[in-house]
Amino acid sequence: MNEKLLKPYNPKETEERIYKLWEDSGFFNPNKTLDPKATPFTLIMPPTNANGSLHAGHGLVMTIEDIMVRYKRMRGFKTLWLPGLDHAGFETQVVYEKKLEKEGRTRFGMDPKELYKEILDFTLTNSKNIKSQIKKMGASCDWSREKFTLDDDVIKTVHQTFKRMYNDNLIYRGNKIVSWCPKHQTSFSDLEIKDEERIDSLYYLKYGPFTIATSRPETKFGDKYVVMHPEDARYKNYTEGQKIKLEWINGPIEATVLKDEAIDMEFGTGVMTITPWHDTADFEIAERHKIEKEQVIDENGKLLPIAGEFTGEHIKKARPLIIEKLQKKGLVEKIDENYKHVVRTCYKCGTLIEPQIKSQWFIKMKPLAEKALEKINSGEIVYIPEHYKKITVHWLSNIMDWNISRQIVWGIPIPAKICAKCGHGMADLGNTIKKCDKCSGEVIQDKDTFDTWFSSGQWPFVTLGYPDSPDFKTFYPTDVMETAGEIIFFWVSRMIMLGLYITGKVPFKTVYLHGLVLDAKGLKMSKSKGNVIDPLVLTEKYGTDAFRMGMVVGNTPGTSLALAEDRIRGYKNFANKIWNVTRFVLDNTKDADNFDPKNYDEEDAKSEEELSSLMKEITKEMDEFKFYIVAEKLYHYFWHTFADIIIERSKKKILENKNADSAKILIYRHLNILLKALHPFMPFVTEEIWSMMPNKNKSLLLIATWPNQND
RNA sequence: GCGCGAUUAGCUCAGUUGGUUAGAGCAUCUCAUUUACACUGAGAGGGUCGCAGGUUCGAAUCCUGCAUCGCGCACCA
Repeated sequence: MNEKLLKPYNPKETEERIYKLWEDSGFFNPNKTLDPKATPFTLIMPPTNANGSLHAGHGLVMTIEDIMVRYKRMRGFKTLWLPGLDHAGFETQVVYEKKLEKEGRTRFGMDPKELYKEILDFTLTNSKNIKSQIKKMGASCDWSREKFTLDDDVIKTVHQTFKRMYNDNLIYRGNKIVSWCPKHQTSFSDLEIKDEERIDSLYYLKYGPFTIATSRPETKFGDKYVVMHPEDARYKNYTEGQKIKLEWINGPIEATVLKDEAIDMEFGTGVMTITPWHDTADFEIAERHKIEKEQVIDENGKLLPIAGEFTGEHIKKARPLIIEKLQKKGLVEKIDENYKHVVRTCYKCGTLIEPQIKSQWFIKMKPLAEKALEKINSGEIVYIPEHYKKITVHWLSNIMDWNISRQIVWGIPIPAKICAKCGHGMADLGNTIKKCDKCSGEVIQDKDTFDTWFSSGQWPFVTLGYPDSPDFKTFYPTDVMETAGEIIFFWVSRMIMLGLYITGKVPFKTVYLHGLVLDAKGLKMSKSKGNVIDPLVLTEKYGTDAFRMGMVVGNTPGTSLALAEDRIRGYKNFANKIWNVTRFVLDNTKDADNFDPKNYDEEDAKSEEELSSLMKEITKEMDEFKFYIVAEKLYHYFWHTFADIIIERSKKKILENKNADSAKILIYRHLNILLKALHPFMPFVTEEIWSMMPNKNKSLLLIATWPNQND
């Protein structure tokens, strides 16, 4: 017997060696498959952000996906799990900006090329680290096909997609109101915004004969239009277009009356003035009435010359000064200091979003969403858990155009020229456009980069080498997309739309969404709370197999998981239990090879049958993605039936030499089958034990056949 | 406001199409100690399944309403 078995199982000594064994075997690559004609199974790994190290959420991803992949490989599929890394545009830039801040530097004023190079170096350094961490998790992915979102071929395909959508009129350059973060100096899509409830003051101001209510007096300098509902009886004497002279913040102005149905007669006085440059609703009213729009606040959150004496003042400081002035002029009727409302903030830094009118690239989402809805509603894409389908359908049915321009350097450059004269935008892949095709004006290169989700939204077909690669033909559409429920809109839904648009096929057949990993108390992990759990600390302490079991047992899809160290400790004991059982079994079955299971005594025959029906049961559950229950059943059966009952029973038979052969072959076969079944969950300890088994065929457990039938 | 979840043992959660006495892990308590394994074994306690109705021979499960918590979306100045 192997001497290692005499000591407790030692993951540290085992894991690296085993991983190397697998990697060197070449079986992570589906090209080396036992049956080249086997049905493919494809899973694309969500590209890991290359701006830090693995967190607990990644631990969950690697665990669940590796379980799927190992299972399919053992079932004989030509299995591809394609790993990738994400430059993660804005996310990474934010991380890097914080690093700069610590060094007393800032991105503003830096040479963009220099900044880009620095972030690239930073990312490449992190990539190495992250890759080795993914390997520590036991991920059996095909490293030979690894992709990075800034690889040349990825950029090329993304550029072609841009051009194609531009030609198809699905991408346009528009002067529209966008969400602008004054701290990060970039615009966002509607998804990068976080709503936050706040209590502020609501100011009731005298505006000529009217009283208007506002929570943002600092925007009101340019308000020259006063709007009311056309059916509001209180204001029936005022007519559309009527001019009214009145005294305002910085002196007398002439206001114009507008009537618009967007006005809520119930709110405040039923009258408001509009600031089209800095408010979405006001912008729409202005568009409808075709009136001019004027910028009041600049990109840094400071007031422009329209504010007169307040010019250059930051809006935060200006507000009380403006109110003070208005009070002196007798224009403040009252202040409600308990006004509860929702403001929009930057999801990263919490800074108040300042809506601004900007010229940006937008994707028309409606036509794309309609096609996606068709496929989702017809069941071509299955959602696990199912309720995510409803959420997706709801979002797709109310979709807004997607702003894909970002004013940051870290990303894929937008291949486009902008006319300096008329602002017209043109897609330009080969850098060939020299003059505006509308007004013949001078053109300049667009300096913006793509929203990172525009490129990762193309991930399934980009990674497989669309359109000509053999891989694309073999492995697309992929089978499963496994990712966090959090990014269902950001990523999953956009992949469906872009995948359908470019390839005409759904990018994946099943969407499996996992929940958040929370700390032991069920709180969201965050650096500020100091409750972040590093998965690598846990694997170091308890072994990767134990960590993986802790991640998967009882963790139903879509539900968040409270990660308690106790759980993982329990599975460390389990790994050792398997180890010790092996010691007993191998010690007692040296001469049992020739016994025929047909000659079992009655109770052993029953046990054999019980195990085989358990295998049928869990095979079905594996196919239904119910890993949480399979892991638990295997744990329970191994420990409390195999070890506690069957082995205890066998001791007596072997010792007293009564039906000893029956007992020996039963425990040997049990161990054999259970090692295979446990392999997807606990790959290291099972592979290590497998190598000690006196099997005739000494191939790796990695490619052993799943024991679903009579094995 | 609209939508989506959740509510089951002290804690974290399972519970498949309605069907015996509602399960697991951890925690707690009692007992065991020459053995594969103390990283152990045997056993125990602990739940009016959020509340109120309804459907049914039968409901944790299906329907309606309510409450609490969480999330998403849209918004009113």
